Amino acid sequence: MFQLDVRSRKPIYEQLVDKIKELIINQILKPDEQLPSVRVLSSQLTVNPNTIQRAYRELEQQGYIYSIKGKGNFVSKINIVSNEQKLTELKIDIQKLIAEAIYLGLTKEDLYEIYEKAHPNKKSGSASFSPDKHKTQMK
Amino acid sequence: MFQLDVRSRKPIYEQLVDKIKELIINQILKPDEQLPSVRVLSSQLTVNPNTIQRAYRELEQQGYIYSIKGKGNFVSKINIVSNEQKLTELKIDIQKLIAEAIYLGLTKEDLYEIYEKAHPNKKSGSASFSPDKHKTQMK
Amino acid sequence: MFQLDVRSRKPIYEQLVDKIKELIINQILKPDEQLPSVRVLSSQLTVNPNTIQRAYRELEQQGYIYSIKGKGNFVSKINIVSNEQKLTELKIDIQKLIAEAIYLGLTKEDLYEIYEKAHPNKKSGSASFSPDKHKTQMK
Amino acid sequence: MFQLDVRSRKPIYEQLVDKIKELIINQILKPDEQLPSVRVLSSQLTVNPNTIQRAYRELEQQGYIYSIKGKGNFVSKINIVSNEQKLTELKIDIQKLIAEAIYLGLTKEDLYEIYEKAHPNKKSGSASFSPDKHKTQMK
DNA sequence: GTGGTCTAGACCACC
DNA sequence: GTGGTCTAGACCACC
Repeated sequence: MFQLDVRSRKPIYEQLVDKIKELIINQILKPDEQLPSVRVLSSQLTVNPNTIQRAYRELEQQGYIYSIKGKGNFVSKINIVSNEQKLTELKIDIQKLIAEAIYLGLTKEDLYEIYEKAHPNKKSGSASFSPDKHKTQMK
Repeated sequence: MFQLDVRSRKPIYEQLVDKIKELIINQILKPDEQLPSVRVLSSQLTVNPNTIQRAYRELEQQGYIYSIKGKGNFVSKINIVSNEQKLTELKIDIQKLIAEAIYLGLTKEDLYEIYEKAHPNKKSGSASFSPDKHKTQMK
Repeated sequence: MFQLDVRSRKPIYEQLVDKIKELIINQILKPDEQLPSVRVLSSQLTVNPNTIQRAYRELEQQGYIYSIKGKGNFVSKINIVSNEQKLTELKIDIQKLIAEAIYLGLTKEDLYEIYEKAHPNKKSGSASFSPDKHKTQMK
Repeated sequence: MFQLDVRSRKPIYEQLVDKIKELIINQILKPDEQLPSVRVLSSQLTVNPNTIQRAYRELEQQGYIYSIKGKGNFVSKINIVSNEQKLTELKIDIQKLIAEAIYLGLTKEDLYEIYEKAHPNKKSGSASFSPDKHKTQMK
């Protein structure tokens, strides 16, 4: 389970969105895997259910998860639709940050290093909702 | 002159900070160059002077500009002091974005291209306080 | 509750920052303790809410308090991050004042005495948001 | 000659006051020694004469210098009058700063070290209006 | 209810 | 003229 920082300037629902997005991107959460229910996650994180709800709604709008009434929320397969547009936007954001970082001394080597570290599955798989679950699935 | 998006979730003062920071980073605004006065920019952008004031204060606290009472606001020379810490934070942000972009299809070549474009003075000098003036002077 | 000097050269928001910082430093305000809300303090001190807001923002930027949107402002645990730099600056200021004081007759013994008095909790707990309350609770 | 920082938040006249005060305190400027005339200092520092004037007026009010019409401005002998009161005020300021520094990690040893460095004449006599003058007086 | 942003407009300090 | 502070009051986001 992941950490939330109640003191952060970033609203809790947004922190949740980012964390879950990260888990999906790093393929710790696999396509069609079920997310914890709003109630469960709410009590696990001691966060208002409305806040979880809002995070899930946001993730759905962004295409990272889909919701089936009465069943739950699930990780989307890669969403091909708006991919291109999103990537284009991301590239712009990345360029801005890199420009600022160059101004502050970033080198090409630094960037290469960052790129290497940014690859999924090479990370120490720190965050996960329920590592035990995986064992269960192996039965 | 640059555009502000009044409807954006991002506060106006923050948009201003980002835009001006960009102009400084891309060296369109040179060190010791004077920024438009609070009042002038305020009426140019039809934004309350207090909001401009706040943006300038923020930029000063971040070390991008300095203010002389009774004279005006000016672009700082690069601020070496707390650069390192800032750069470290930036690197983390960049890594996150790159990870997300890789998920959406970013290649190493894309990143190289972005890095090249991120260099100052190679950009299409889009934003400026008074672009027309420069053109006029070239006649 | 503390006094503000409206006639002072020192801006009200800065007086507020200094006073609250003092309360935190002397541990009259404890870590994670909630500060009075912007509106409450505003009406208590008959000062505009914006001015209180600004003081709180300043304290947050300096790392003395943290703010949770929709909940309130709270005293930070000690901020280890940029402590060192701040301390270095402080030392310079202290040295200047001591030099001036030596000129006016300050002795080593005086300084020792000051040092002893500067320790938290040994002070006559003068300033507090609600001193009466505490006394009442002791009955 | 000393440095002024036009970029500082501190008004120029105040910087002047502090610098000259420091020279007097450290006895680089001796009692009854004549200060440079407003005009001379004004052109030396490329600062508006009004600003110099204001600094001198301030120093006079604080008792550090005295002015003789038609002759110039001179360093006061130690001003016994308000000494005690000033020292008391200074002690309060020092105590506040020390309290803050303790909060940030200042030790007794640090303070001892600061005290040693604060002694006059042990400093590398950096600032002076006109070191040449002293040589002249030796004739 | 809580913090955060913004406007309109006044007044002060500095140069 | 320039930046800086402050008030009065509105409206939004978060919880």
